Amino acid sequence: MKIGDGVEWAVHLCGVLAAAPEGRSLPRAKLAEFHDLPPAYLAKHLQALSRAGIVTADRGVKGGYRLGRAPAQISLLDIVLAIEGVEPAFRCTEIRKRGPCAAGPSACRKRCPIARAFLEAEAAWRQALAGVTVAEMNAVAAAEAFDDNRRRAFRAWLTAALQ
Amino acid sequence: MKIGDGVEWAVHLCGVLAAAPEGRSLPRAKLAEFHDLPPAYLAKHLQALSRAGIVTADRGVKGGYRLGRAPAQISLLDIVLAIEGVEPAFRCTEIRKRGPCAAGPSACRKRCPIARAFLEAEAAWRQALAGVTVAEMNAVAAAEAFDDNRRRAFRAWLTAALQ
DNA sequence: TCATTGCGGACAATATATATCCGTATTAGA
DNA sequence: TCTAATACGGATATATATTGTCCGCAATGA
Ligand code: FES
Ligand code: FES
Repeated sequence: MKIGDGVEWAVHLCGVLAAAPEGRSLPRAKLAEFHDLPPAYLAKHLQALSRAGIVTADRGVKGGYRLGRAPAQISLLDIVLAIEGVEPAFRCTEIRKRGPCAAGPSACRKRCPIARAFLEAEAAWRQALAGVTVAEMNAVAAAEAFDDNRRRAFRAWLTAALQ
Repeated sequence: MKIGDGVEWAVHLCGVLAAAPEGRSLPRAKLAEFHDLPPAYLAKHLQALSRAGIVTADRGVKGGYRLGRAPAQISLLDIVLAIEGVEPAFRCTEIRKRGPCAAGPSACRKRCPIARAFLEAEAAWRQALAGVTVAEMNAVAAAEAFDDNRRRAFRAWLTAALQ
């Protein structure tokens, strides 16, 4: 049970995009450079975010990516579902219906209690992630991990990346 | 982000073992037969349960597997951690430390807030699974999915499987 | 002594994740 | 109108993880 690296990439990059001026977009190459990521593969994840409406992609010269809505309206769950897909991690294969003591149709009128328990646990996981936004992550990071020097460095990079 | 089939297998089979008389063990072949699972591969998962102390393995003639402790003392979380491993699903690769605006040591004194949020969500997931036991699953299944016929069929199979 | 069973390592097959490349469409600006 | 920059989507390649089998060994009861 593992979560792909793309999720970590996407959340961090949404934080970067949230710091860009309203309406301005950052090209894929700049986003990849910021965290030293493979540009070609990053493109796949950005496309997934784009399909989910989390980012908006602008094509052509001066194109790139910008957030599709306010950072306070983008939760970590939104990003996870966009990158990893919406299917639950636990997949019931209905093994209760197989073997010498298989559950017949009448025994299967309700979903298997084991599957129910796992889906409930996953709902708790999703709820926790739904309660955290990109805006909050940026606020915490700004308070904990940015001194004046780093703040200056970041603004300089951002200005250059916007051309 | 997917959970392997072995978890579903293991939880269901712990339910079967919980129905066996105290101290009696069921061999791998019988357990595989019950849900029509590949015996050789199931053995791997049973070994993992054994290493975790969830089941006890008896070797030799009349050997097999039995629960290592009372069904009410075995949670779904115990089984998941035994089968899937104890590492969290979210793995932070510390990408904040890379690239042109990398976080230095002073900025990394606290764990990245994004990683914290994911680990907290995972803690909620684990807590939900820790609150459900094999005994409870069996009680619910007995009430919802076993009529007299199926109960009889199960006891017959169990008797035969115990030789 | 023998048949039965679990253990653990080696190995193979398959699926998924990671990564790259290229042709096409789109756009800003010269 | 032309050009360079950019995202898109499909095809492809590689790496890793999952799923699955097999076999020699140790343990056990009859
Ligand atoms: S049959 Fe799938 S979890 Fe019970
Ligand atoms: S650096 Fe890994 S989650 Fe932020």
